[in-house]
Amino acid sequence: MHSALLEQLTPSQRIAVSHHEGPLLVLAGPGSGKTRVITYRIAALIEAGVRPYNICAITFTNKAAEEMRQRAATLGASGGAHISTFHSLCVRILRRYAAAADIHPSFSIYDTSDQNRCIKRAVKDCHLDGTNFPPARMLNAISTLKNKLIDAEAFQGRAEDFFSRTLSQVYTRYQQILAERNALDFDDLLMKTALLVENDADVGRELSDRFKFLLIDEYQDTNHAQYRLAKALALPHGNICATGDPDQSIYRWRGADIRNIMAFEKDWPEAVVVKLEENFRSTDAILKAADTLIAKNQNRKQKRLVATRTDEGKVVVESHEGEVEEADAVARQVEALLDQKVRPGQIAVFYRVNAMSRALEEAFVRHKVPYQIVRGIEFYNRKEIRDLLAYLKVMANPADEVALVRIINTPARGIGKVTVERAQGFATQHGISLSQALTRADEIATLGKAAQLKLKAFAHMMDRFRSQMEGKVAPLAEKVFTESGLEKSFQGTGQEGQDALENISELINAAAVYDQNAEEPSLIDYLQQISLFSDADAYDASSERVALMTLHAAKGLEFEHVFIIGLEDGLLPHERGSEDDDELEEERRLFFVGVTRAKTNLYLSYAWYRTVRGQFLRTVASPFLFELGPGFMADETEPEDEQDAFGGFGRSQRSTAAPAVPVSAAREPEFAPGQMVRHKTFGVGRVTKYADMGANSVVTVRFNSGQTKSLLLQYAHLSAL
DNA sequence: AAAACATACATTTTT
DNA sequence: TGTATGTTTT
Repeated sequence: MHSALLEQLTPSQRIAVSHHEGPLLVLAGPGSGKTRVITYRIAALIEAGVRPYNICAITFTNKAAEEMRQRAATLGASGGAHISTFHSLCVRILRRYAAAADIHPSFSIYDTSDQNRCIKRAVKDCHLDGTNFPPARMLNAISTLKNKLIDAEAFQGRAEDFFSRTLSQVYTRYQQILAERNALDFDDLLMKTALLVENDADVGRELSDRFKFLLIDEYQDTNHAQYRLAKALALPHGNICATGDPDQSIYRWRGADIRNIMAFEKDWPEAVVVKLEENFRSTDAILKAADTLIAKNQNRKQKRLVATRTDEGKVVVESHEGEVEEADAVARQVEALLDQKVRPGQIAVFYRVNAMSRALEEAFVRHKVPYQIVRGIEFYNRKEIRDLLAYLKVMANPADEVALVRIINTPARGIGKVTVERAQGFATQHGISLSQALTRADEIATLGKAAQLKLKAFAHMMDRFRSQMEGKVAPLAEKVFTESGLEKSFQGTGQEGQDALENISELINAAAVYDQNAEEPSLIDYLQQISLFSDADAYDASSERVALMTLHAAKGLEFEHVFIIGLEDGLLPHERGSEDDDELEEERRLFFVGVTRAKTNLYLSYAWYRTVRGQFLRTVASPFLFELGPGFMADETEPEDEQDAFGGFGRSQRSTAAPAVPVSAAREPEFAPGQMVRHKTFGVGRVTKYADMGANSVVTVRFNSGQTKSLLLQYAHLSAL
């Protein structure tokens, strides 16, 4: 490593960069220059004589991978090193070793909605009632099993109680369905790869030889399957470098196991551990608040955040009447910043749920502030995009029945539900795929001549497309769009059709970019890559627009000015993520991640009322606001004249809540519809109905949690707000 | 078979 | 609130 480069580093960073052989754990706080350390490490390894070909760096998003490739290139460490996400790495391995993994390399990758169709089918095939065995829950359970590398076969052996045995049946059938369709879901990618590397000695050795140096970023968010895969790959040589921050683990809900990073030193006893506690990103005010906040987590390793910046910054908390006012205030503040010559690309707004972007978007349009909503997968969920992609998917993988059923009558070509079902019946009967059944449509005795002809015509069209699928993707997509009749179906349908056409041309443009960048563009590779696209991948740092994104998508980014909106109890922390302490701590970490993205100023806000799913609800300020340290919530009062006992902020705090008015003592029914009440377990809610029946009065309350309950007044112990 | 309509439903974060 | 499915009409 050039000494000039090394001199830019702190002593700890230098240790992390120059430690070459053997396990290394980098515990890096936010803003500690972790990314720089990783890229320098790659450069240092190459300079020490390691072939780039033998280096494998794993990042959390494709975007991060792309960025790391570029950064490494500027250090002269260009080309050769494999830099990608876990999922992309798995796709590559599975395609390369498809035979050993017992799959076909053209496999489709099924997303959540594809999975849903398959699990529903599986539940049905097992003659189970969808209400007792909700597809979503089954899918969730299967996902958990896959994360633990328990495949359907293994689970069959250990399913003992009734639920497990049923689940086992569904799991087995679900896997059959996927196999018939030559499809893998996200969890399969990890599980199959991990099991392959662990159990197939030849493949394991080959891959360990290939990837002699393993670097894994965001290790705190690895799940068990990723952990096992990484371990299996690194076991022969022990050259594993993991970097991460337990305080930034925010994916527990999808299987991330914080213990992976906590126990790294046990897994690799000879590991060198480097802590990066200095923060080069944020002003002291922001760091103090972040530090105070995260200290409230019980289950954590003590770590300090040491500020190196000495200039002024601020953390402000504001409250607003409703979400419209809140969004407006954000837009106005942004305008003020832009007037001070802050560049829009240096500003970001974070929120807990995607639905909150709407009010912001409207405000930004009103104020004519340039913005980007960082939401990548939404684009791929649009109907027209899914339709066109389904054509391409069927071409790449004719067994993909989910895609096939989607397009067989899109645009309408007179092939109805019954016809499809009969064709499916024929396929099952003859043990062939639906695609194959279509080419033999004239043999389907249950169908009339007209239906047979329509199916044949469709099959012919797909065959024709398939014969042209080699080479570049963009021209192919364009051709299919026109010749399938999709294009025509959108013409003359007004604004909606116009939007659809625009989206399609955006897709084709993106495909052209793929064609240009890929070494060897192919339809299969293209489809597999876009399946792994994430929200965060859509962030365009060079676009000079204010970035609007969820807190999850904000991971790994930094901005001079950060706004976090909707700091309300039930939203942040989210009610579905604060049932137990572990979940609440994760919500706190999520907030921590958001706070520590800010370099100079941090603007936090909440609204007194918020419309959630069409319901106008009274809110309660987030408890997290009180955990930032004293001073932030001092002189907050509700902006509007509020005559009830809900005046000051201090009193809305749970622990010091205003004394409740016992309901039983009230002579007059004081629970007219519209009244806000508090329930001991359900929290704050609004009365929607009141049936006055003396002692047996029933009050119906729609709680902020979204659930509506009818409660017997005398037992409910409601207090008026 | 397809469109129009109605009703139930769930409702975070995402690879 | 919106989606996603089911029902009725054309």
